Amino acid sequence: MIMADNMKGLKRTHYCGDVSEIGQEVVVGGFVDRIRNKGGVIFIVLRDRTGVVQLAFNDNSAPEIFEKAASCKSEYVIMAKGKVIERESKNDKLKNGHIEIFVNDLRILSKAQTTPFEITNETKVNEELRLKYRYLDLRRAPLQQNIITRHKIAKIAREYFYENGFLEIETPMMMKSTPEGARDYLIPSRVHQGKFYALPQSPQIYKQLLMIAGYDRYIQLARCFRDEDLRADRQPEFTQIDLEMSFVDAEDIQECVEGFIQRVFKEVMGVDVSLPIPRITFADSMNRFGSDKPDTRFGFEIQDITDTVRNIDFAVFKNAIENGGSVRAINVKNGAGTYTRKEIDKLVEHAKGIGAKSLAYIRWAGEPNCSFKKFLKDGDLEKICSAVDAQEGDLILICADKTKIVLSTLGAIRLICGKRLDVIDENKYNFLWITEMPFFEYDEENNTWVAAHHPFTMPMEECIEYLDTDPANVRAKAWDLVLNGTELSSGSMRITDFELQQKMFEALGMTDEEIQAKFGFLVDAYRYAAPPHGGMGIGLDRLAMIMCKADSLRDVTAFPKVQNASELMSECPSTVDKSSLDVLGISVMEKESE
RNA sequence: GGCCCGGUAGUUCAGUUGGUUAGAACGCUAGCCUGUCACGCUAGAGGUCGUGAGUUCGAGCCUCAUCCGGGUCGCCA
Repeated sequence: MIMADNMKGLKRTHYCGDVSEIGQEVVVGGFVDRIRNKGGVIFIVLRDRTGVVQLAFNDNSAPEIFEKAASCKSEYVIMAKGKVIERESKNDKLKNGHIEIFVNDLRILSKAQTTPFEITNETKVNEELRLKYRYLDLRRAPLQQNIITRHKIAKIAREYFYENGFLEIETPMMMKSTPEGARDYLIPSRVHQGKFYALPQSPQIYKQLLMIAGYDRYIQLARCFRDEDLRADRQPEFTQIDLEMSFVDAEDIQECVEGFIQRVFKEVMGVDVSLPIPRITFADSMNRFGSDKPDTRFGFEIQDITDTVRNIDFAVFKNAIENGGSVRAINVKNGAGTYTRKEIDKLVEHAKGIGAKSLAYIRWAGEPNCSFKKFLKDGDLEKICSAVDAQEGDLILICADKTKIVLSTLGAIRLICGKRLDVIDENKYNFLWITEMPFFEYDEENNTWVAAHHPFTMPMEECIEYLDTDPANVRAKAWDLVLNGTELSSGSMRITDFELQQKMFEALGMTDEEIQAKFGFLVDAYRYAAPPHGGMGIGLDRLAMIMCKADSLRDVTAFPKVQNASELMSECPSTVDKSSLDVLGISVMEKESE
């Protein structure tokens, strides 16, 4: 076994991607990306995070250097010193394809086993394997570019908010558990057996306390933790660009965040975002798109045809209307009218999965073909078609049910059709503010109204009178920022009035004891006066995902978790020694078998 | 917890109606090659067909269970 070389006497002068000047003496270091050994001449492609550069060896090389070059294998870490020369034959596909380094000193610093998969830009390798060897996957240039882009976003966020008077303040990672909302990750402790800290779902409470404390403008790139099931756009730990501002109203905060959005898109992607970002109310968003995070890059908006079909003797429509529901439709254009029966059945199946009983449809290819034709009288079909502005080639999908179900169904179907018909322009960045979010949500399981946001969210002034009488109609000074169908950011104004806060807690059915136990310190804090304040949390991971055109947060997170919230590389979470549990006073129940 | 998709050399995949020795490409190993650039040529090694049961004379293929991964619904104040 021959010991590896050391780098004594060599000091790196250039990153691979930065080598350009012919005649220069340079020292580079990196990973062996590829070797092309022609027998009498050897080329090694060396890679670092900036790119690649070609090293050349031939019969002018010292024999021991040539030998060493011949012994290099993929992914070895090497350093090379040499002179930048012009290539005999150029490669126009590469940025520095016209030059190479003729090496006069070569060090093999670290040898690599054969990797379980090839480190290439394009990869079809199973993600499970890549995640197990995440440190190898992270060597791939596309992933490195994503991580670098994420860094740029974070850097610009800090610069922008610092320039606008924000102070970066760290809030605790160990905090009081707040059982509302998402499930907490709990932290036991040796000195407090039977008691638990929680990891923050967000620094919400602390940032409000910072406003009470007079810090006026706060920002933090805050790690947040939620013990909920994962999705492509949901990780159990994630990062928010978390901010809070004093002496502002909703529009001031939105304007401030718009400035950041415009800057980050310009500087990272060269994309111009025109301001102000359009605003629509939550109610409008639901009615038009069946979603609180609509993708507005394409049409197919939902249209209410309840009045048009009111007199049609079709039980499905009639029942829905009589039960206080509605009949709504989307007109899927771009040739969807030629969908086969099978394709439509698939959509119907999907609709059923969402909760709708079925979908009615009019497929207009040649003659309009209507799934409920036998219930129609002369002129009915024309009326419906004209109500949704249908033409030949269109597919009209109709849902009749409780309005909530109708909207969510058509919203989901609209998205599927948009994707399937390929009508979404991938280079469009459609931002949208969703305003006037509902204050309460009805909990069907427990038959109670619960806070849709945290209970410190300010209701809209004109809605305060309905707090007790008509919870469904109370709207909040809360808003979301949506980009291309992804919720990027969420914000609200906070209640600073002690009396109003009490009223809110009452409306949520909380007793004084509960309030005191859960939020006593925060409620008390507001007794000592607070400037009007509000803030937002911008999902850094999701922003990075969209800006990298990635399909999953895993592609913009260095060490992500998989669907069951475990990490395949380190295999965490893991069991711990009994002694570690004993010191915490914890015993683990045997998993019940059924 | 529900539904859908996937698991065959190191990797990506193929594998006919259930039938002889499970194939290809890339990678890997060895050899050759003085201008390659996805280098080329020759030879070679490499398989618990995710795991376990079952059906069968015979299972990569059929059945059941189970594990792992992905998507999604529920959930995510």
